[in-house]
Amino acid sequence: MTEATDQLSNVFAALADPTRRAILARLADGEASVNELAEPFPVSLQAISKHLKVLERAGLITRGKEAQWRPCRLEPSPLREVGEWMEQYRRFWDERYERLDTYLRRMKPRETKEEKENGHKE
Amino acid sequence: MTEATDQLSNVFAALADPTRRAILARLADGEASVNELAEPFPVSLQAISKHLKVLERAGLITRGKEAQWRPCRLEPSPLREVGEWMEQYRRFWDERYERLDTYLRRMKPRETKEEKENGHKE
DNA sequence: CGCGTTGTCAACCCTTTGGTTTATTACGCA
DNA sequence: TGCGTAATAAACCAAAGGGTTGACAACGCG
Repeated sequence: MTEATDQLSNVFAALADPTRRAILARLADGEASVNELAEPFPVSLQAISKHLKVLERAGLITRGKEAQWRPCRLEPSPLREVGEWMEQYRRFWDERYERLDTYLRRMKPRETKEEKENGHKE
Repeated sequence: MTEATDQLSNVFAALADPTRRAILARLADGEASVNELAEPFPVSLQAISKHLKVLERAGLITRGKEAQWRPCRLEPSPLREVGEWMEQYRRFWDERYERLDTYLRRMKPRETKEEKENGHKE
């Protein structure tokens, strides 16, 4: 990752760590404090704090303020972005969509490699 | 990423780069050689070769041998794994799923945690 | 006030990553 | 055979990642 300008890259990078994914799984059950989140892991609290910063920068969580606690909350919108990105490949991996895709190909054939050959779309 | 034992982490890490995602998008249109894949990007061929190695290690592509060409092909299964991981959060971001979920729960209710604990059986 | 709790900041370490340049392998073809 | 093309390998570099320890800020409570 060269720079932080690309939000989707930040989200994927944040998800590329089992500890952070476990934190998200915990937050799917509801808000939690940093200590609560850190409890299951064999690393320091500071390490978890860093993980939370990564998740926050990716927009996957937000943190509130309640006395000395910083309750963390799951934020859905980056996951929605990932889901939308995935849609573009759904025909490759979702069998239910494969049949639909075959049907669509027959009705409206796609451009061939030669016809396209420019403008890569992410 | 401390180690490579976690395949899902490898996949997310591989997706956390716009160049690699663009390569996948290109491969969604069909096989391509390394030079074809490298053409749109302002980096060296060697850099692209490294990106391809990352994608291959994540299982997102496979490479064949045809004379001196190494045609790359998109592989769907890691995307399926990502899709399955996403499912667990779908209720947070997919509005359509929320309605469907409500519907399915009503038609064919799943056992709740309490019902299991109470040994409730139909 | 002083103390324990919650959490972040800062400095440091080592590994990984993404890029470069140079060199090398493997193949088709004249 | 030798040349040009396709692609990888190797060595190197700067920056980012994930971890640690130690210090410090903010708050509730006795």
